[in-house]
Amino acid sequence: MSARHQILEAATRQMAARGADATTLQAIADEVGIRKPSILYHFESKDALRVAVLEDLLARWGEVMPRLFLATSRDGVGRFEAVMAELIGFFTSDPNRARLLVREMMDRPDEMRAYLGRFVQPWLDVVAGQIARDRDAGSTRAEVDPEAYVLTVVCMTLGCLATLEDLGPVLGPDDTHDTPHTRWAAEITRMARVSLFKES
Amino acid sequence: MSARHQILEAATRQMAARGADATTLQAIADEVGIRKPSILYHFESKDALRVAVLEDLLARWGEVMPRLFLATSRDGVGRFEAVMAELIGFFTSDPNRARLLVREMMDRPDEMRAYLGRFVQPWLDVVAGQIARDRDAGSTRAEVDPEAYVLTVVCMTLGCLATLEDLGPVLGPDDTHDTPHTRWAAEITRMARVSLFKES
DNA sequence: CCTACCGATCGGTAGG
DNA sequence: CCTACCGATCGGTAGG
Repeated sequence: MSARHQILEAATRQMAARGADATTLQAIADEVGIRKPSILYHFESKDALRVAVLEDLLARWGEVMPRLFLATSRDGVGRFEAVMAELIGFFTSDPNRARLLVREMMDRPDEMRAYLGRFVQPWLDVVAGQIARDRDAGSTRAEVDPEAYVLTVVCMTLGCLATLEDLGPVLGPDDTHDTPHTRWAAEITRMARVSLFKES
Repeated sequence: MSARHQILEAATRQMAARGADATTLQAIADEVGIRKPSILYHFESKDALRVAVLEDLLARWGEVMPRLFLATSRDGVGRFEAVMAELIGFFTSDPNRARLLVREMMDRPDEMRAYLGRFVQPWLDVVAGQIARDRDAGSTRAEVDPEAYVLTVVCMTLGCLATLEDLGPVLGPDDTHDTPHTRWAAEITRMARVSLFKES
């Protein structure tokens, strides 16, 4: 594995865990097993490294989006379940992803707004547009605010996976689910589903 | 206003905005109009100041909880609306509150777990217990996982208000609501309500 | 990719 | 509540 890639991986983990500002080049160098200035041979500056980490994450999100579009061919409920599974799967496959995005949204809102405009806005428009059509056709609830709904669901997923990760033990014992993770996923999906569709 | 209080107020605002670790004593001193070492006359250390900020916030949450208990005297839907209004009101009355809590949950999960156990767990148990009774009595949905539901709703509220604050402009134009704030609040409340109660 | 080093800034202390 | 100052650590540079 290339040194550049090792640096990127270590930086991703540490920046997600402690935040980009609190992550030091020294700590990344220690993890990779090189000296601090060597990082700046691969990346122009610490900020350039942070941007690389962020764009790497958003690029993977860009890979997932096409799969979400494909799901458009199914019926309403099937499409919903596919999109939700994809959304939750993306963030549970690496818990650091949610934390990193939440941190960056709070630390650099202007920069993140620009990124979200490029990577998330198009997808948001498609999904919200579909919901609006379904709503006008009568298959989803009339009171739904499509844009606010989609953003709330994304935000709910992000927020829960970023913080409730370490908050799982607060939950009482549970027999039905294997991990706190699947228990959250089940409840989030249920809430999103029920609040979108009319009662069958 | 006492100097101590001025320091606490400035620290709260800055720690919520940039995070406790990224907030410097110098910046707080500048805002208050004193010299940096003078802060350490009022607070033993930077960490003691951070703890004071956090406990101040949680104490205010402790003031709100009794009002939530009082709401228990109403019927199901009335009680729900009262609790949701209180929850959202608490965090929208000062947007920094949500950001501060989310940051601390990510930065110091162990410490926050202890605080949540003291301040939020009792309230969680009461609300989840009431939902479980309502569910067994047939007035709320059978599929609801009371504990996961309550935590998800709190987390959804926190996450949305902490990050979507700066994300409001991503939403398209809207005629019904005055501010993006009320639009989020309306959609969050709707999702929480619909996913809890059976269809009337 | 390394050693050696820089100015800036951090939280905190001494002493008044 | 101040001035003066400390050791540690930060991101980054020079030069090889």
